[in-house]
Parts: sequence; C-alpha cells; structure tokens
Amino acid sequence: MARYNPKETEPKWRERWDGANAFRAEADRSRPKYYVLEMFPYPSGRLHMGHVRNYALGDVIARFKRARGFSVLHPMGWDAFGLPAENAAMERGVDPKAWTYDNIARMRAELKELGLAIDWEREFATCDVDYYGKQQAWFIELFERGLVYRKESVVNWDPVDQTVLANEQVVDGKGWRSGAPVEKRKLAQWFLKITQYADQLVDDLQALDRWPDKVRTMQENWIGRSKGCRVRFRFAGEAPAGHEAGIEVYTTRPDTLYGASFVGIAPDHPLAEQIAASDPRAAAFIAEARKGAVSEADIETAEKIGYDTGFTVKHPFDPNWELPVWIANFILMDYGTGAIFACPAHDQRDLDFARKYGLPVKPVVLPPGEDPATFDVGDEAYVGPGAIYNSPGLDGLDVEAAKARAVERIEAAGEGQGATVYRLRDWGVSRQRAWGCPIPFVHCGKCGVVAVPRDQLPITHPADIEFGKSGNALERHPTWKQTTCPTCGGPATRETDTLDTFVDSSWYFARFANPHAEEPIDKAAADYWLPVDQYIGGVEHAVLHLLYARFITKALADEERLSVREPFAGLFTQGMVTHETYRRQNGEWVEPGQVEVVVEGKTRRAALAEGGEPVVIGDVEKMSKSKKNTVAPEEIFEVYGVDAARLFVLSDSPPERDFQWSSAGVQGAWRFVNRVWDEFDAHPAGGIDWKDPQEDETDIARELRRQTHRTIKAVTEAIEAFRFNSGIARLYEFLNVLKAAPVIDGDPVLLAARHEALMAFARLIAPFTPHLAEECWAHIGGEGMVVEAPWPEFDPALTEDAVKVLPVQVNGKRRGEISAPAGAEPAEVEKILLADPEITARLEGLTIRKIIVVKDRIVNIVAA
RNA sequence: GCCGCCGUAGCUCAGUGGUAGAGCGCAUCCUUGGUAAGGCUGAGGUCGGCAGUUCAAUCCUGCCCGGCGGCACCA
Repeated sequence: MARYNPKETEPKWRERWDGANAFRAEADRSRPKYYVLEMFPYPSGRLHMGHVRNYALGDVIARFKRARGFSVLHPMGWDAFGLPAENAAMERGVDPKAWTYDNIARMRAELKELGLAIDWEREFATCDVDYYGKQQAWFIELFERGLVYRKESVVNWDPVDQTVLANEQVVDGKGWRSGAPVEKRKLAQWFLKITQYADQLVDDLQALDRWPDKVRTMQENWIGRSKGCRVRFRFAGEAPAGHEAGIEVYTTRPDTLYGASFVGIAPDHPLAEQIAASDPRAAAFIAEARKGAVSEADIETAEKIGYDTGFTVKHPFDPNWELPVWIANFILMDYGTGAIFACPAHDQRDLDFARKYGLPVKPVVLPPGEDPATFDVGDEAYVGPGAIYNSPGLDGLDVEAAKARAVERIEAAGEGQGATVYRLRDWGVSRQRAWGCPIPFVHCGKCGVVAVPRDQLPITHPADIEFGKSGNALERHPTWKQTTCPTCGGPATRETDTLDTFVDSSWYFARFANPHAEEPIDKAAADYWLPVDQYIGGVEHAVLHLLYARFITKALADEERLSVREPFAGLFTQGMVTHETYRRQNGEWVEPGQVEVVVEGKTRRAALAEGGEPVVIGDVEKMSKSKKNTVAPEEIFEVYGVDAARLFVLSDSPPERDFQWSSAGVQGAWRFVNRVWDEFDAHPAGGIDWKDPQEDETDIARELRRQTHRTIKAVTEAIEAFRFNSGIARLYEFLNVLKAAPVIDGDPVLLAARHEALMAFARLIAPFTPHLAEECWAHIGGEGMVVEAPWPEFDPALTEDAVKVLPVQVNGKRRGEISAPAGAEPAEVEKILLADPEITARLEGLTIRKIIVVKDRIVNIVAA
C-alpha cells in the first residue's frame, strides 16, 4: 500500500493541467457558455482563508460546469489601486507600484497552488496602464453624455495628511492615521450621475431572481425610492426676504393634508439659517440641534426638539387655515426638500413632537371598524389603511385613492406636483490620492474643464513620482501637472484627483471577455460571455460594489459598448471564515498555533503549548489579525496538502453561512483524503478487464450499483443547488458504503460494480479535491485526465429500490415494518400487511378503522 | 424599532409530512512492518418552547424564546 503524498501529487497534476492548457476559455459557439467569477482580490500579498473559501467555491462551479460540457470562463485579476500601497510607501518608503506588483506575484503563486481551474492568460491588474487607460476612455464618453460632472461638495479633510478622508476613515472626528481633528472643507469633486439610473436600478432588481433576496432588499433600501409630491405652503403674513414663494415641502402622504398640524424645516434649511441671522434664539437652537447629531445610534435615541419661528403659513387647501413654522432637529436637509408638513395623527415622529410642544393632533384616517365619533390617537400614530374623514373633498376615499386625488388638486391649483425622491445620492468618485486611475481632464484658464483627447490617452503616473509624504503625490509633483489645453493650446493644469477604486471594479468582469482588446470592451467577446452566470463574493459588497457595477453596466450599455444591462445574472454571497479566539490571563490574544487544546470528556481546556499557561477559550469570531485568530493557508497546505484544505472549507458549512476553521476539522478532511486513496489503491492498478455489470448481476453488486447511481444523482443535485457541503457529505457516506461492500476475489461482476463506483467517485470528487481525483483516476486506468472527462451520468432506474421497506405505524406510532415491491398499490400492501404475524399480533383486540398506505413510504393503521 | 437568516448528537452541520444522519469529539476493543498512524464496535438526540392543521409534525401554520446580520428620525 502506498501512502498518499500530496506534496508530490499536487504539483504534478498542476503541471499537467498547465501543460494541457486545460482551463483556457474559448468562445466555442457549439456549446453553452458559463461565466463564473469570484470577486477579484486586493493584492495584499498574502492569501487568507477567506480567499481560499471564496476561490474554492468558484472553482467547484467552474470544474463542474466544464465537466458538464459548458464552455467555461473563469478568470482572475487584481483590484490593485488604493490606499494600502500608499500607506506602505509612507511607512516603509517603498514605491507603491513596485510594492503592488510584488504582492501580485506572491499572491498569484499562492493562488496557483490552490489548483484553481482558472484561465491565467486573461489575468490583469487594475493598475496596469492598459486597463486604467481604457477606463479613462469610457469615463470621457460618460462625461460627454452628461453622466460625469463636477460640483462643490463638503469633504472630510485631514489637515496633517493633507488629504480627503472617507467617512469610515474618520474616527471620533479625527483622522484615523494622523489623529488630527478632521475639518469640513468644500472642494470641487467629480461625480457620476448614478441617480439618473435610480429607477432602472430599482426596477431591474426584480428580474435578478438568482440573487439573494437579502441583497436585493438592501439595494432597494439603499436607493430608497419613494413616491409622493411637493407642495408649497405660502406665508400667511409677510414672507422672509427671498422666500416669497413660500416653503416647499415633500410628502408621501398628501392624503393626510387635512391632518396637518405645523410645517417643519431642517436646521440646515436656508430659511432656518436666514431666520437665525436675525434671531439669536433661533441661532442658538440650530447650534444645539447640530451638536446632537454625532453617531447614527444617537440620532435614533435623541430627543426631538424644535423651535417655533413665529412665522405662519397657509394651508394649501384652505387659505384661512394658518400653520406655525417650526425648526426641528429630526428633519433632514438632504432628503426631499428639507421641509415637511407634520400630521401627528398618522406619523409617529410628528406625534412625538406634537405631544411635546402641545400642537394639535387631528386624525384624518379612520381605521376599519372604528367609530369616527370616538376614535382617538393616543401615543401611537395610526399608519395603517382606512377611510379618510375630516377632509373635505377626500372623505370616504381609501388612503391610495386620497393620495391621488390630493395630488390632482395640488397640481390643479399650481401649488406643487407629484414627485419621486430617492435616498440615493450621486457617486462622488474623486480621491485626492496618487495611486489610482488619473482622471483624464485638464483645467484651462480660458476653456475651463476640458477632456483629454482620445489620442492622448492614457494619462499615466509620472515615472519619478515621489510617494512617502502626506498628501497627493500627483499634486506635489513639480512638472506633471503642467500641460497645454487641448482646445486652445494655452497653458493648463492636469486634474490631480484620481478615481475611486470602486470605478475600477465596476467593469473588470467585462474586460475579462477579452483583456487584450484595443477598445475597453471587445463587444463581440462580451456578447458571448456576459452576463456573469455566477458571481461569488462577500456580502459586505452587497450595496456599493454591486450597485456601482450595475450602474456602470447600464451606462456602458447606453454607450453601446455592452449589450447586457445587468452584469451578474447569478449572485452568491458566501459567509465569513471564523475561528475560536484565545486569550492569556493578562488579556493578550494568542495565536491558535501557540495553543494546545485538550479535551476532557465534554469540556475543552486550552493552554500555551510552551510553558503550559492556561488560556481562556473565547468566542468564535471572524479571522482577523487583531484577534490573532488567523490560520495561514500556506502552513495548512504544507502539512495537509491543498486538497484537504479545500475539502474542509467546502465540507463543513453551507457556503452562505459562516465557516468555522478548526484544526480537528482539517485533520478529518485529511484523513478522508487518505481513506479515499486507500480505496482506490486497493483496486487493481490500471483498471480491470471490463465486464458489463448488468449481466449476471448479483444482489450485492446490484446494491452497490444502486448506491453509486444514487450518489451521482445526489452529488450532482447538491452542486447545482450550491449545497457543496451536502454533496461532500454524500461522498463521505458513499466511501463508507464502498468500504463496507465485500470484495470477493474472482467475482468479476462485483469487481465491475466496484470499478464503476470508483470511476464515478473520482469524477464526483474532482470539483472539491481535483488533485486527488486525478491521482485516483489515473490509478484505476481512467482515460485522459479527469479535467477532460465528462461528468458521470446516473441511471434513474438504479436510483430506486426494487423492494421497499415500509415502516408500519399503529395510530401514528412505529410498530414494525414490512417489505413490499416498489410501486405496490395499497391493496397489495394491505395484503402483505395482514399476512404478517408480528403486525397482526400487534392488532390483537383492536378494531381496524382505517389503513393509510403512502406508496413506497409508510403504512399507518388507525385502530381502536 | 423594522426586515432577513438561523436554532437537529458534546462541537460543526446534512436531512425529511411517514424507521433521525455525516464528520469531528467521546468510550471499548483490535492492530503495533501505514505508526506523532490505521481499523472494529458502541454510547449519545422530548430535532429551541407552546399551540394548531393532519391518520401522522423535527418538517406546514401561528405565537413565544434565544443567536446572528442588515437598516434605522428618508416625511
């Protein structure tokens, strides 16, 4: 018996796959195509278990679809621009470009070790001049179509690092790196007009039926479309200067206009600011209101406060009805118009506010079954359906009809119009960073902002760029900025902002169709390969990346660079990789590698491997450096081989759930790999003289064949349904069956049945442990390599038993069993049942009321 | 607060309107020329709780409890 040695076997098969160009994607129009893609990694230089899981999942699909006859595209690239490279430059004085490409080289080697069925000829990095140059080309096209614009915008400015910070880089109002208090600054920023596609982005979610509902809901909430109308409230007395037109409010509940109690404006509303200029108490209130708004959670619990401005406005449906105007802290300036009318009876926020300041509460929607004479609103606003009352002209209508009628009246009066508003904002893509895609524009004193002509692209980073200081190295460079205006030829300066890296990742999947094309996207190739049939990645990208990619796809489709309007037909979001945490008595985190866990009966104890100091076993948490609960993939590969690692991450949890790494688990997978090999090793090398197992079938052989065909069916269905762990569980069971099945020397039928089983097994396990599968396949004389072999087919007739064992229940409790031919009719089963002495003994003294026979499943006797 | 997911063996998880399963762990035994290993056998489960539908519920329905995730004054 030869022991299985992954260290020799695994590299050997990877070389053979390479040699055969086994994973090259070819647009073969005679076969159905399948595009499987995992979210491409940031090249940190180090593979972690999350990557292993992510890419193993995609690899299962890629190998499975290939075996099923699809023409498969499974590419790999690098999301290579971004802050970490510049941080490395600042910390270690290295060149971001060199640092990034070094990391890519290291990670590529590690990824290749995973044995992924990837077409490496299509690899690219977003920091390749070739890639971002093409990005600049289509970015200019979007500009020409009005989808790109510049606007003054408030940003978080770190005065020490001289840079703009993203919201998540601001911690407690200070820069995460410098620790300096962050300033709000107004800067001209580049924006992409994603809001122009807001409706499509919501509506098209409907058709994405192979996306998780959770992600679709999150995107829908993020876009936050709401339908309502704008209404003008004119001032009753003299209007404040500049606001003679009144206050425009936005509402989704025009049906409740007759329940209006007051008009409220946000503390940031221009009118509020104007009032504050001449009213110190209003100014003090606004300052107070702004102070409270620190964190999201605080906002929720913050008390509603308001300030009565003394101004009053007229009700749009009744000029004699005057409403006070309040400034209130719960009104947001950046939603709708920054002003509302309040209907306390039917809005909880308004009600809280009205109760606090003693403002009127008048119900106008009557809940079903309530009496208008007695219905009253307590401390809970009524937001449900009902009939409108107390509302001349709307009375009796239901809520939806009343909304429509109210909007009609408002529009007829010229006091407003129906409107749809969104929570979604335009996408700010400016980054004051050098290590990103330069925005291809110049600023000319005469001509303004001018796009760089196509034949002058790409705009690249200067070769002698000096990183390693704070701020934007492009801005600081002595000459790079200086250029001439493409329009007038006069002196001009280059734009020094670069693009958000989310732009880079918004179209890479399309570039993979032909990464060497002259145009950004090779349309013919993209028409063949797109959309991505299965996209796989972490749920943390549920909104931003996936929304941006959908938007850019639509924009590029309108540019006629793409035919699809949705990039990802199927989306799968995998769970995180977690691990137990360990802490010393002093609270210090300890790496798993330094801990020894001892099992004593049902309790587990842990101690430092060196010294034996007891260690506290903490919660299971996402692997992270800070908690030191990471496990390095390369160390696992070294000890157990790649296949065992792949098998373990695929086998232990459903892919969408969090996965708990444990050393016991990977050891179990390793043992399974060895048991599989043993089973193949015990089979005659080079295969057998084939004898059709269907001839002279014995019961033992037939049973084994049944198990084989059932396993093929079950594993196939499990992979189709993304339940890889179930599929692997079936293979574990199947191996147990094979081990238990007798081997009788000189029984050719049995041997043939076993051979059939092993031929299937090698192919079934190939998506999970591809190297092992090849070794096994070769040993038993399989033709060619497994990667070239078709997926095994099952014979439906063999997945069913000829004789069924039916449990027999008496009054719902199991009392015995009988055997009946498969498909036996109830009458036949009853006959067998009543002939069975054990069963009849059970029925002694009872009267049979009813016999329920469920074909091939069970029998239940109802008796008294 | 709202929405979603989850609760099955000590642990991680399959599964099904009809006999409760796998891996790991645990126990017993065997092997000691696969040996910082291998094998046999076994114990262990009111399938989160309560009600309902059904001949029959771990599975369907409702309510409740617990865990996780997302959203959160969006008018």
